[in-house]
Amino acid sequence: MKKTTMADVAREAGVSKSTVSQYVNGRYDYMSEQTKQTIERAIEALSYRPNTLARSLKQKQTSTIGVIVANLLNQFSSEVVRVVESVCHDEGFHVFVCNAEDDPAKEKQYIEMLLDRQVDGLVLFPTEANKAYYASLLKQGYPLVCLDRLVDGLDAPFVLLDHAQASMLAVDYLVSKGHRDIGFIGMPVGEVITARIERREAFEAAMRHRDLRINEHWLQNVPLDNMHDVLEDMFYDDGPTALIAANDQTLNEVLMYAKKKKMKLPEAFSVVSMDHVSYAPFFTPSITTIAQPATEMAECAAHWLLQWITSGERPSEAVMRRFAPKLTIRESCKENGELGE
Amino acid sequence: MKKTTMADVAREAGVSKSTVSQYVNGRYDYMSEQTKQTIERAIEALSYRPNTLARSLKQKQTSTIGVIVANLLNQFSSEVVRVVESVCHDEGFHVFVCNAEDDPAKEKQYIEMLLDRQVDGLVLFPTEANKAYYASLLKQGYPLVCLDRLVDGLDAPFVLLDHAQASMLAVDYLVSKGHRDIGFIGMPVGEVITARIERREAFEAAMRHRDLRINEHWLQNVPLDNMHDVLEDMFYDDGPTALIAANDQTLNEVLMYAKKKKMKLPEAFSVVSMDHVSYAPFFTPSITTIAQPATEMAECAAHWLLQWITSGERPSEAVMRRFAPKLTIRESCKENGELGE
DNA sequence: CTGAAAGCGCTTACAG
DNA sequence: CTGAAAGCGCTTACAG
Repeated sequence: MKKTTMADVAREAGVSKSTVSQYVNGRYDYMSEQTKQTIERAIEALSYRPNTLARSLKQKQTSTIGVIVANLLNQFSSEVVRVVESVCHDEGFHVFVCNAEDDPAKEKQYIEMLLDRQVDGLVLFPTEANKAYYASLLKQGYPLVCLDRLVDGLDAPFVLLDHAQASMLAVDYLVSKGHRDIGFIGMPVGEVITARIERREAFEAAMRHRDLRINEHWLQNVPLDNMHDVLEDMFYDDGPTALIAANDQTLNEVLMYAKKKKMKLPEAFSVVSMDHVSYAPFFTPSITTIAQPATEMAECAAHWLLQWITSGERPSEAVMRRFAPKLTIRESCKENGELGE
Repeated sequence: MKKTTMADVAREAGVSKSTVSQYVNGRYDYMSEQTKQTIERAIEALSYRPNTLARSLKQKQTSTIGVIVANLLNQFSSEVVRVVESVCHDEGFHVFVCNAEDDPAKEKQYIEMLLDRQVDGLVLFPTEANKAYYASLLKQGYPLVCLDRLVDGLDAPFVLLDHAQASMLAVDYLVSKGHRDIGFIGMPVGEVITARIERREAFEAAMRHRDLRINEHWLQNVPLDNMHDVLEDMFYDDGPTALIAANDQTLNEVLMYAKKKKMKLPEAFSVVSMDHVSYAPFFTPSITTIAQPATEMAECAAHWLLQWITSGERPSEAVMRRFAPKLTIRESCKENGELGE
């Protein structure tokens, strides 16, 4: 069954393709009522729908963007996909999703494939390894916005959490509850995943600022699979009185560990999560979180990109924006009894 | 900065476009080593990349599919996106994600937009409202596979959970623990969301089969926002001794309710969840779940679709496949003391 | 072994 | 107010 094309409509209506095209694109200004109606009827009769591909080829724009996230198993990534898609849909754009799985090579491959498909722009979780590539795209004026991670020296728009402030908030809060022996656990920093590095380094800075000793043993960035063992070590004899979990997946591992070891929280140790998790409010104990405003961040990224695409130039505000983390105090941190005074 | 095109490469290499095209598409058979090399060099020099759009227009296939999920806030939907994308990527396909938000009108609009973009096929969570539309696509031989929900009388490939068995498993398990007063709570069945209907009806059937009384009060399909109130009613005076939560979002509401009311589980009531949730193993109590094999189901759907597209005909096995739910017993159901003998 | 030509389904100046 | 023509960047018989 051949698809009906604009030529078919033209024939049916007894006008030229040009005229049909005008009609379809709402360029009515100089069209007789008569012509409009015959075309309208022909379109109906043949249930014609324009081929977007052909139009895109001619117009050199596809109303399509790509979003390449770090890891769809992550809450944050999947929220980004949801929100970016939603914003795009409202503006008549479609989105290709790509899951780079924290692999720079895969990410680069995705970008190339997307460019081959002539996507109008990209939102991505940048990796240090592809810095030069991003730079070359940017230099050509290609619309591109980065999420979650800073790449040093890259002149791209960045939508970021204020990771430093997030760590600071966590440490300060724990200190205020009388903790001094504070641990930090997260996923590997890979080839410079700045979000993770920033959180870690800010943790160290915050500890130093408070004159607290950093126990290297309690400061770990390891793969999910190893977390159990690392925690086992950490709590072998004393262990920290409070632990900061650097993201949602890490938190899961920490809670799993505590459950297995029958360590009751927050008595055994206090926990702060650096991402929101759905169960935070109704877990026992409910989990104190430092959430990033994922929805707003994704909206910001999407809007910057779409504005850039439609206006043809990079929005002046699209440089770097740091979003404030939000501390929600719940039950997972107890007052530390050893608090001397 | 104009993009370099195949014509540019041809000029640079001093051959015709046809020859470049042959080269790019690996039709080397009759090409001199000499020619290959000049073309190779020209491509390098100009860093040429083929425009997929133009190719697609000519070839009438885009290596692109669309996936339209019910609701990206749902664990199952987001897993489907992840897995379908992954399978497609391995086969050189790209995927447009669309979030229908349980809205048939929005879903239909998405389908039309995707077809306008000439996607080669679709995987979707069908809705009764669009049955006729699906049927017309199918009649034209358009590749389409349905996930999660059955649409009665539609001759499409369906990848489904055995919802009936899932409810059965839940009831039987609870009965084996001595429960007789069993409640069931889920989200609205909307305009015939068969997954939800099947789960509900199978619950009723299982209860009847066991000669248990169904308390209408304890059998509820309501929006998330109303669940708190409904639970309040349900447990106002007696209430069921066990409750089945029909999906992950529902479970969250149930656990939230229990927490707010300081009802300790499973003493206050037992809970079975009809979806896996990340925190099931380490919640207190850990949650007994009846999980659907989301990953395998999504893989099945993706493979059926891709096979259909690439072979040009609907795979013979692509009719209906019911996946078995998996019961994982944890701590959230207690032995019911009132067990008479 | 390689090239000229037609065509995929549109859009867009430009005539008239 | 409407149409003929060229062109977007490819591919694909078909010649030679």
